[in-house]
Amino acid sequence: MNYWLMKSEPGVFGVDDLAKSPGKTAAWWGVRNYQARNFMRDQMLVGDRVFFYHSSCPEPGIAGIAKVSKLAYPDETQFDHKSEYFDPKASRDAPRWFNVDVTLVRKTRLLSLPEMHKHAELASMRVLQRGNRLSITPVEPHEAEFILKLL
DNA sequence: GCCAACGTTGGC
DNA sequence: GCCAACGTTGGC
Repeated sequence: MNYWLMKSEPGVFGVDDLAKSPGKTAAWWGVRNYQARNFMRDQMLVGDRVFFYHSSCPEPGIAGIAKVSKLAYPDETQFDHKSEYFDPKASRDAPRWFNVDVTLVRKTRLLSLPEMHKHAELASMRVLQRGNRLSITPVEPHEAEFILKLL
């Protein structure tokens, strides 16, 4: 089982939105970065644990735990002319963007970004590196276990 | 609103 | 294939 950190803007889709989704499950659509796509398409397995991270908001940090509940499949929004995520270079025969489904395990207290920075055990996490922008990053097992103890 | 970081685009 | 310009992310 792998651990991941996935960023979302709570103003767009936060942990509360996942909690309200049917079956507490939603597609992680809208990823338009190849590295993040490849993690979903090539490495994520059903049962993988996900730290749900709130970004671009007043209090960035981890706000919940989710799990991968469906293997990657084509992101519907790439085919939707009306979507801001529409991609004219993508087709049904040759989809370019993929998403997994995630299911909420539980909401947690907010483990804020400043708090994460205080723990040396988490210092190597990609999300804590200066200039980091990648919206999906792997989390090392020892980091994940440490985070789980804090939540 | 600022700005660092870095991915993408497009001219050559 | 190089690289400058541009756009986006995201913390502060």
